[in-house]
Amino acid sequence: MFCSLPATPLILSSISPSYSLQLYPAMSCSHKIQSPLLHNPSIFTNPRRIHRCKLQVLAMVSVPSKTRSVITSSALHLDERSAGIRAVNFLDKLKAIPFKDTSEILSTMEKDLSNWTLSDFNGLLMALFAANEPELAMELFSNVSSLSGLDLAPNCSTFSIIIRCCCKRNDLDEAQRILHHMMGNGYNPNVTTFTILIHSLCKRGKIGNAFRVFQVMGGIGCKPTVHTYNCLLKGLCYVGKIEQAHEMLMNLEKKESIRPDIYSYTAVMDGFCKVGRSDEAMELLNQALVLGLEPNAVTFNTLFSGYTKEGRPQHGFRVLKLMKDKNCLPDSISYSTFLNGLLKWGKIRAALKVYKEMVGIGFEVEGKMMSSLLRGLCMKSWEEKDLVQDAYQVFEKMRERVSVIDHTSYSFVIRTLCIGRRTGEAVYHLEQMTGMGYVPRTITFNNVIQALCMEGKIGEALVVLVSMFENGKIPSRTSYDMLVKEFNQQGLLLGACNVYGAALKQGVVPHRIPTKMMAKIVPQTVVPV
DNA sequence: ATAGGGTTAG
Repeated sequence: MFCSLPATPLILSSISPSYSLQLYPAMSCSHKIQSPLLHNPSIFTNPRRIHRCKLQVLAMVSVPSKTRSVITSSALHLDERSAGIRAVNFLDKLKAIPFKDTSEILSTMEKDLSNWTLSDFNGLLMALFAANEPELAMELFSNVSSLSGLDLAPNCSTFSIIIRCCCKRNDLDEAQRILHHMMGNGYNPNVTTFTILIHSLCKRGKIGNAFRVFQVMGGIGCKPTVHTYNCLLKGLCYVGKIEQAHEMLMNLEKKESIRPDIYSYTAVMDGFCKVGRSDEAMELLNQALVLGLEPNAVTFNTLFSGYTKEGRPQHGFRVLKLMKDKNCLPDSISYSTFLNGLLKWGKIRAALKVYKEMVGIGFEVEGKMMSSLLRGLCMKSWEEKDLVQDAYQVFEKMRERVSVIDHTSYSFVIRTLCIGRRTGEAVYHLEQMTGMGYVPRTITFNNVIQALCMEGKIGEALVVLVSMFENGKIPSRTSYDMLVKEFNQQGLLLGACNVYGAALKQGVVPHRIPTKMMAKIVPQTVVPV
């Protein structure tokens, strides 16, 4: 296969004709893949040959069913083009034959492939590429001529697909070699072919190489399209050459032949955003708008993430408004990027606002963000009581969504419920927690005991204390203190003594001592926990 | 109409 070629620099003349002879023996006479069968029918009697074919068939047949379903779906996706479906049928047919039956396999392949058009063949290659099987595609490409009576000349598309396969395998040198092979053998590569290669080079940060290919392209009079430039713009941004990218974009604006599109602008905007220059990105967006380009969700999403990176996620509200003004519907990425940014920087109230909007529209909020929002709301609710209700609603939403709530979320919401004096719900969720096999931390039990005591519900508080034992937790000094204090305040000296005694039995000496005092109706002091 | 370009979180 191709791997037999030595690495060659990017110079056209370095490809000698002898290389191509070795590389594509079937194509060396004419530019066609010709079947050796036509000249030498006896080839299938050669055991080594048969073995090789068999291996290849095995490789093809062993395409896992998952991959094959990808082939099917990508085939269906391509407007139900017959080529992809044919490819799948072909693979299915091969799979139905027992491996031992070599001649049957070979004749099936031959029969089936013999009436394939080049379009079918390219479709199969493309399907294999889409199914993440670049090796298989390349194997098929280099061997199909010897397996069947095919008489198909590969064309520019065929080679383009093969180049993409090389790129997918991370073998860019090979991809460049194939490009040179094309140029040296009359398969004129076109813009698409070049763009594929330039794209792959840029994506890997090989910007210098990309520009060299770009020059080769110009050298043979092949005019770049906006696609080509967009790849280069992305590549420049990727390696941090934002100024150069910006300059290139501005120069494109002056060109007659090329109209930069919204992708061009998005690419450079993203470049600015990635290095903390979101305002300049915003400026570019305005420029694009003036030019009459229609920004899409991706264009705006890059700004959401840019402002997040810079630590000013609230600017997202402007972006969101602009989006709506320009009739661009925010997608789930817009919202989750924005929400994520606000949460990351602790802008809880803003996050709540965005969360509510998302829920209102019907967007799913990811579990991680729900927990993060809940946590933020709970912590803030300890100072700003109006958030208790919101925190609890988020929690309820989480319970609707997933069956298993994490330990931390329970702890946070229980504390918040205690602070909001919703002791009934606090006790309920504490029970839920233990029922699920979680062991709440001592502080969580104490939160509930304290809240119950504050409401004078001494009996229930005692039940919680007992449940600590049931869950294998040793109550802390604070746990006992709160109860002794409340018994004292309610004038229940006996109860106070009982708790005190129980504490001593556990080896804990409470600060509070059972004291005879006047019963108090409304408790006013709070024991810090 | 066989082949080519874009975004996010941990």
